[in-house]
Amino acid sequence: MKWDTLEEEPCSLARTVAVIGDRWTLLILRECFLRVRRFEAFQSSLQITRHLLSERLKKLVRFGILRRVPYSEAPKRYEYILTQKGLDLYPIIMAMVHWGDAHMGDERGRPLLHEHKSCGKLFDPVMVCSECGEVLHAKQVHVHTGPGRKEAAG
Amino acid sequence: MKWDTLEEEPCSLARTVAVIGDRWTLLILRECFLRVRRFEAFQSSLQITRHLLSERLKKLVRFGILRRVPYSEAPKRYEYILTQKGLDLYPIIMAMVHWGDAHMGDERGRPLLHEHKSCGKLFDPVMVCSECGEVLHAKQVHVHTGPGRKEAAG
DNA sequence: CAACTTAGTTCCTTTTTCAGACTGACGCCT
DNA sequence: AGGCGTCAGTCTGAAAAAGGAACTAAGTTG
Repeated sequence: MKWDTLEEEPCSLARTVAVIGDRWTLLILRECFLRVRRFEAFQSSLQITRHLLSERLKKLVRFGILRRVPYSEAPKRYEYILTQKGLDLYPIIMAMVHWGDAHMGDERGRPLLHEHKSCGKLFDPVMVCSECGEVLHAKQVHVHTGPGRKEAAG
Repeated sequence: MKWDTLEEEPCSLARTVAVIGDRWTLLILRECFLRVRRFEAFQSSLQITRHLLSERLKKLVRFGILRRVPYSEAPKRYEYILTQKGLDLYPIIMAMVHWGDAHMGDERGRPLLHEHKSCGKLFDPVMVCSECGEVLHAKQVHVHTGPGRKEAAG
């Protein structure tokens, strides 16, 4: 398996992994959802090398997850804003945060708490079936080969 | 930021990323959820180098996501089975698959279709609020500093 | 006994990442 | 006008990780 063709694999997970499947990208996205937008802000809060940050931001822009928007003309300066495609990554990020809360916590409790503005309560994200609304469990799901893959290779 | 201390960061996303935040690990987990259990099976379906596969499996066992279970005594052979902690990664994997379906698809349609055994229908995973059951959107969530972090650093 | 299977390990090359200095365009102060 | 600071990067050489392929080990099959 080659990393540069991963996004063409007949597997939606592989395609997603091709875009956001590395440590820095996921941490950069965390910052995006915490409303960080500028190069220096990402760099100082993540302590990522400037080189890698530059690379990763370019990649996220290339894939349409971030938009590079000028916020100053005089010295040309840009900030990075989540597109709708980027905002749609929210369930992934929240699922990861939730798993970390549940399984990687320490005695001090959660680092962050999430409040749902609609209902005003602190919540956990729950994944449900779009059809019946029940909570999803791996064992309750059966996988079928879809049209995007000729052969059933798993 | 150092990778070997990432799991101690006061951030649940960083802790999760420390465990599953690389390409191979995510692809290995995909195979696990497709009921792949054995070294050779992972290796041949992923085309990962044996060295890396060995490393990643050890790491997943170390973090309690997989269990290494003997399935043959005579030549000692082991298979790798998801623990409950591992099964709990399902929402992350499904969220990634769903995003790939929605945003990285091609003209041929989805590679895989998922059927919910409980209701018998093909479904998409949806993330909802544990308290009110509404679909979650990034903009409807307010983040508070929790007890696991002294300072509000984002 | 030779060939095959399974689950790794070892060795060497190539690619990525890291840490930090450097660039360039401007803005502000005196 | 000169010097300092800010922002958004680029460049460079060293260190770490990944890739590729052969090798080991224990047992099974023909």
